[in-house]
Formats: sequence, structure tokens, C-alpha cells
Amino acid sequence: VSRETVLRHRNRKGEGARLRQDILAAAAQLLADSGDADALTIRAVAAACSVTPPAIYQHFSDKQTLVRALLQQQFSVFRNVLHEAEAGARDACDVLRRRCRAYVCFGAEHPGQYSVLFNARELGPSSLGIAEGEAHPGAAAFVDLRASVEACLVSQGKPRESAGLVAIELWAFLHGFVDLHVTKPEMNWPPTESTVDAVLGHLGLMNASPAN
Amino acid sequence: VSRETVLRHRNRKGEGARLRQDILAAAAQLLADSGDADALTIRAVAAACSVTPPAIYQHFSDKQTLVRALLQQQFSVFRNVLHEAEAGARDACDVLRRRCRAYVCFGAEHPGQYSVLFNARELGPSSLGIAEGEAHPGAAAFVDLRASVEACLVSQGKPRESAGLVAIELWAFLHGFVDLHVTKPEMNWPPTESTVDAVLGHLGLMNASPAN
DNA sequence: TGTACATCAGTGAACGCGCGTTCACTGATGTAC
DNA sequence: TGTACATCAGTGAACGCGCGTTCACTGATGTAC
Repeated sequence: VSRETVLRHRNRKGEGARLRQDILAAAAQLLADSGDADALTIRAVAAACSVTPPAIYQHFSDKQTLVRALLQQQFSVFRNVLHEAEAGARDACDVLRRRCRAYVCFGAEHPGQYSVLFNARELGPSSLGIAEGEAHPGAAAFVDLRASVEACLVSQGKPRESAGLVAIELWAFLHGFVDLHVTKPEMNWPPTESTVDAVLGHLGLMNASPAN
Repeated sequence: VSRETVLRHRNRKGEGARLRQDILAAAAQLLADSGDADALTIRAVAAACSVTPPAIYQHFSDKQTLVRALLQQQFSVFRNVLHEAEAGARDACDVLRRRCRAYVCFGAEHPGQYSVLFNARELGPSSLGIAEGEAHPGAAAFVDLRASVEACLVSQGKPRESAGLVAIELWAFLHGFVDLHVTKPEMNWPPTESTVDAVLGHLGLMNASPAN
């Protein structure tokens, strides 16, 4: 916990706001290192950026506010990762496949981040203090997925009306696959790429072109 | 928390073992009432069966031991629920469909139990002190699912070799669907029965017979 | 150019809480004589 | 049949821990005159 003895220099007078970024970065690093959303405590975050716990409260009024800010930032990271994974895709179905693979990879490689993004229970939407009509910060991620499914269906001449249901099916699979992978690493799982491809095939979301 | 003032009579001399069953029952009830695996604390369990915390330790050497016992019991309940759901099935595919519907229903109606069964993270297999070669108590549940998938495939003249992969796909969907339902209740989800049926159809696990 | 001062970026100590767990104990109850 | 005693099923108080959060403070730094 004192693994990072970054002899920290106190920020100059007008520059207190820098700590805010440091806090969010340290929180993200904490999730990455521990792989566990429960490790995300005010005290651990403070220690991770070489500051005492009360310093946090100059930038976030309470833990919930910090977690919400972190959530926003991490969802943006997550969406970017999926978007960048599209690069070089041949067609709409290839886009979708790349996104799905990237989704599973992200979850497997960043279980802490993924967990705080999608597994949040007591940190969940309602208890996160998100207002009634307000959108969940992760809603945009699902909208992206749905749009990609729809584009893939349309490109194959299939009805776009089924996109909603198929997107739910696909999301449930992706989420369950990541979650089971992380919570049950002792099982011998089939390769993720081929499993994702198999599901896309079953859902009618793979192109006929055989190129891998 | 003192909602149940069951003026408890201390067990007679040879009958101390009765408390063990009361503890497990109270723990299960606690999961049912709270719907949250985090509510499962030694102190809450003790209070729920009108006993002081140290009394727990006459029957379980520590919390991990209690959770393991509860896990065994709850997995048995879960398997029974799925088995009983088979009653009246017309064929192997109908068996599978009934099991899948029951799976999702169980998860949605008993989020606390489901969570302790399948979401356990820090309570997870490795940290639960399950020995290296030892089977996870939930492994039998997956074996059941796989067998049901295989029977369904065979009944349709499809190769049984694909059962393993298809069972993984199906499990990931079922688990993800339950987990997303529980953690994101504010989303407007499509009806569970038709969604489960749609997935079974996509995976080639539905009979052609149109009867619902 | 020099100095008094307001402000800013944090610190250090403490709070109350619930947790798992321990320890010495108590009072009822069955049993041996 | 009556009594002493060992045992059993718990109790009550306390421990150390990490948590989120609060409060009064301190020392460096930019600014006004």
C-alpha cells in the first residue's frame, strides 16, 4: 500500500484542482491493480495518491460522488476501447464482431473496472443517486451495441425491428461470459474468440464470408 | 432486525445440533429478505435466529465454513427447483426450455440466493478454501445444464459434440440475463419467457413444434 | 522593493459504526451413585 | 428416591480492525499596499 512512495509535492496555490485528476487516476489504478471493486475505498484512494483521506473531500463531497465521477470516466474509456477496436473492419458484421471481442477482452483484462461499471450492486444506479429520469452512464454503451447489431442485421437484409431483442440477447451473453470468466477462473473455458464468434453465428450476426 | 422476536427457548441438553439447522435457515431467509449477499454477516444471522453471535461458533468454526455449508444447501435447492420444473415436459427440448425459464425465474425472484451461488467474488471458489482438485459445489449444476443441452441436440439429430460449447453459450446468456436484470432493474426489459425462447431458438435448441 | 495578510492545499487526530472473533462465564439438565 | 456433579447450550463483554466522515489546524504562497 506504501508501494508507491511518490514523494508528492503539494500543489501550488491556484492548482489544487490537479489533485482531482490524480484522485480519479489513482482510483482507476487501484481497480486495475486489485481487480476488485471492493478495494475502492476513500482511504485506499487517498493512500494511492499519497494524500491523507480528508484531502479527498476538497474535490468530492462524499464517496458516492467520487464513484459517480469515476464511473463516467471509465465508461468513456470503455466506449473508446470498443470504438477503436472497429479499426480495419471489412463490414458492419465485422465491426460488431470486433466490438464483441473487445468487450470480452476488456472485461477479462480489467475485472476491477468492468465490475465497477457493470456489476455495481450497492453502488448501483438507484443507490448511486441517479435521478429518476436521468440516464445511467452506461446506457450509451448499450445504445452503441444496439446500433452495431442493427447495422449488421440491415447489411444482411434482415429486419431491423429484431435488433432490440437480439442486442439484449447478445449483451446478456457478453456480460455473463465476462462475469463467469472472472468469478470462475478455475473452469477450463473454451477460447473466447471462437466462443464469441459462435454466438454471433447463432444470432445470425456473422457474415457468410469465411475470412477470419 | 428485531422484526422476528421469536422468544426462543434454549435447546435441551442433547439437542444443540438443532441450532445448526436454524442458523442455515436463518441465513437463507436473510438472503431472501435482503436480496443482497452482503447482508450475510455473522451478526445478522445470529440476530435472525435470536441468538448471540458467539453461539454461531459452536457449529461453524468461522464465517467461511458457514458460507460453504450454506452454498451446498442452496445449490441443492437450486438444482431441485430446476429439476422440478421439468415436470410435464413433452420432449428433451421442452425439458431444456423449462429448465432455462426456471433458472431465470429463480435468479430474478431470489437475487440474494443467486448472488451467493454465482456472483461470489471474495467469497468465491478459491477464497472459499476449496481444495485444488475439489469440485465447486456449483459444478453439478453446470453438468445438469450440459446434459440437458446434449439431450436436446441428440433428439434433433444434431451432433452431441457441440453440446459443450452451446451449453457455455447458453449458461453465459442465462447468467448475464439474470445479473443484468437484478443490477439494472430500471431498464425496460423484454419479457423473460420470450427472450429465453428466442435464445434457445437461435442456439438451435427449440423444437419445430409450434405449441407454446 | 518590502512587508502584512488573506487564501489555499492540504494535515493530524478523532468520531462512531459494524464487522469477525475471543474469552470467561452461567444456568439449566441429564446422569451416576 | 435423593443429591452431587459433569456437561451442555448458550450469554455478555470486550478486542482490534478498517471504514466514511468531521474538525480544528498549519504552513506555504500569491497579492495588496
